[in-house]
Amino acid sequence: MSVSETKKSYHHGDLRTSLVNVARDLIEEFGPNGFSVAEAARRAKVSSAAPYKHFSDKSELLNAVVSDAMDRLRGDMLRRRDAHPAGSLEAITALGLAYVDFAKSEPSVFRLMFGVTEGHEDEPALREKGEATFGIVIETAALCIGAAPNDPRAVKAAYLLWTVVHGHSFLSIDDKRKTSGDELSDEQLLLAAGRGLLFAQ
Amino acid sequence: MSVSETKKSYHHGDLRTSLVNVARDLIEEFGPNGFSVAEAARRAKVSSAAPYKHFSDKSELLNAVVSDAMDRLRGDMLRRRDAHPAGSLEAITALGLAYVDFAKSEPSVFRLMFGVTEGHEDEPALREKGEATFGIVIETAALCIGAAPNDPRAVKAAYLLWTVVHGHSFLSIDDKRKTSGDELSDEQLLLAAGRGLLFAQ
DNA sequence: TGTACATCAGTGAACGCGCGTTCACTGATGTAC
DNA sequence: TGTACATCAGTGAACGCGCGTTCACTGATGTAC
Repeated sequence: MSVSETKKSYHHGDLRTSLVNVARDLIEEFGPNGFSVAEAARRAKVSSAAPYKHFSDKSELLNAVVSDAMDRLRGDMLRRRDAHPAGSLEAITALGLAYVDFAKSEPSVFRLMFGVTEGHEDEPALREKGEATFGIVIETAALCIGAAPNDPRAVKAAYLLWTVVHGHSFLSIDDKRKTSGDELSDEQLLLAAGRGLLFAQ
Repeated sequence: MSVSETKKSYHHGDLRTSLVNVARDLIEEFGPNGFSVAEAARRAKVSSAAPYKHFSDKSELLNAVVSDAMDRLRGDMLRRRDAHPAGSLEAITALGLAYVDFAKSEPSVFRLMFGVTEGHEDEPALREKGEATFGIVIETAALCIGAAPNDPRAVKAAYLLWTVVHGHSFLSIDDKRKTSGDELSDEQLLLAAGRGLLFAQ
């Protein structure tokens, strides 16, 4: 009998995955700080001690949520980039749009991914995932300006583009964007940034 | 006898100000979430009920910390901008450098200013302060490209610059910056961004 | 195929903790006469 | 200047709460023979 069958004959099925999903929902519902192990257990319909069979403590559960989110973000970015010609401005813009869309669709998880809650950020595994994702940006930027991936100009351009995308993501989910007073789409903004920053000396 | 005299003959002197300062220290020490009214009262050497004579609840105290921080940030920005010729690239870069320096010197307060803790962000007074600060950026960008302050090109350029500065601030305090692999100074980065974004079409 | 056993995911009760907030109070200060 | 009084910033004790985590346990499952 497969694990994902209707019958709950087994203990739970897959509590670990279930907890990660429920935790993500809670974080989106009540903010990065409105999350508790107790409430997650309640939603997963297990006792408050059950999560500790899968995670050594609260921060390990949160790390699992973040790790999963990073995987999905990286996947989205690659998928959307690859719908455009390699080396095109549209390709690198697609990376940024995936990033911004992710932030908008899971704002609290997005915050959690960036040091909002202290003490979960020094996980080497998470750091590596972040660096891998930035590597994609560098590589794509390099293709775009016809440089080698280790060319300092590519790294600089990629970093500046990342600041635009990251900053725009935060300002959007913080609802600070209306401050700008106008109605430019994300795409228009990122295309303008790409044009301005990729070919700056 | 002046209030700020050595003798503690008066009840406390200025508990309100004292609490705001102590709260800021706590936030920097333990992160935006490591803050409690009880600990603030302890540090200010008053009972745990005393803060409620000055703030109706915890979030009002936090708002006071954020409000004070916004005032200081805006002050820093104006002071440093005005050390450069009006309309120069250096002038608008100085705004960004003040912003980044603020984030680096008070990272947790900076986080608190941007929606980290839910439910304190809809204060109209805080929103107005934020908008006033962004107004300075728009005005300075407009001068820089020789446009009127309500010119959409100025607004767009100002917003894009803000995303760079804001994103770079967060990535710096999140310690994600080393990812970029190189050793550009904040000033070099912001100058490059200014050159690329102010004159983009 | 049947049985004995080891494993281990889940239970449920309990713990100690620090927190936010309230309450009746006190005593120093400022002020009206 | 002296006195009576109103004000109000602070006290200290207490509250109820939900949390993170531990513990001894149980009972379903997988596996060796």
